[in-house]
Amino acid sequence: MATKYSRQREEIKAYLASRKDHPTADNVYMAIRRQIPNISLGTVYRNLTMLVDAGEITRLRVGDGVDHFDYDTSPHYHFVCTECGSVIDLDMQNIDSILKLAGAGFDGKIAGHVTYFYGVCGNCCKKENTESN
Amino acid sequence: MATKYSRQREEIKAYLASRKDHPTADNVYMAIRRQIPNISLGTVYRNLTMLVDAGEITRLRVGDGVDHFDYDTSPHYHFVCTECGSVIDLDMQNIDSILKLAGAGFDGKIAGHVTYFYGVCGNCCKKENTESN
DNA sequence: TAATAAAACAGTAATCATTATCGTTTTGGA
DNA sequence: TCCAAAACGATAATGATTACTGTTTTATTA
Repeated sequence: MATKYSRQREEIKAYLASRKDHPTADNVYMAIRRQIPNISLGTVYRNLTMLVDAGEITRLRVGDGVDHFDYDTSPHYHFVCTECGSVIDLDMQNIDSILKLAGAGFDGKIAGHVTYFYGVCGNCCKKENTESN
Repeated sequence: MATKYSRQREEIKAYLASRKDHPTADNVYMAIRRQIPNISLGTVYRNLTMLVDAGEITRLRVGDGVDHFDYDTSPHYHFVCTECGSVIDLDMQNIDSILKLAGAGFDGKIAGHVTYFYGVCGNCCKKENTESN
């Protein structure tokens, strides 16, 4: 039952805490291998899932087929660039008011919502302007 | 280049048109096999992707790791039951106004948003009440 | 109607992210 | 120090999806 210390898990947490892009399991694996060269990818997945279950990190699914992880568990929204795939935090007020809209005339219980935005990020916008033919 | 007729694709379209739950590729495969017993799963995937690219159907990603498909391409929102996994259409006004909120103070171009709701559907609510200990 | 090239097919192999298994190592309390 | 539980590394398995390949279908043209 009790969770025991693991250096691997601490490194994973520290790495996620240091990033505000939203790394995938493979990103984490590649990064942690600099500190712990023989860490296993399975260990990364297991610890990421443990941390999600413990509420210490959040799992992000933004439709690109790969899970991203976020050390910031406070409710906030994300933007996904359709050009480069980067996932960026948005500074935006919460819109839980849409739960009421969604629940009107629905016969189940609505507990929450998932929202993310997509488009072209600032960097990719710049590139497009520079690459003018 | 030109798209040629295929009975398989027509059956897939007709099946999707007949459903308002949101079938997965495997759901479609199982259903079409009643009409075309030796249809290949690859054919189902290939045609679903063609139809999505042609704008005739929509691909839905609701975080359960499986793509769902929707014959209704008009903008609308979905509810996902955390108990039974069913995906249900919501009759809810559009909330594209949130794009303005998201774009304020963001240096890229926001093109759209993905939103879905989760909770317990009407059927599962009923079951929970019936299964009282 | 026959010839033909492009498109689509069925069957199967490959890919990719993720999870499960298993024998070994680490942790932490007695 | 002893020991059971937890975690590990390595690897196999899974499940959804895509890619490949030789065959069949479609649709155009002679």
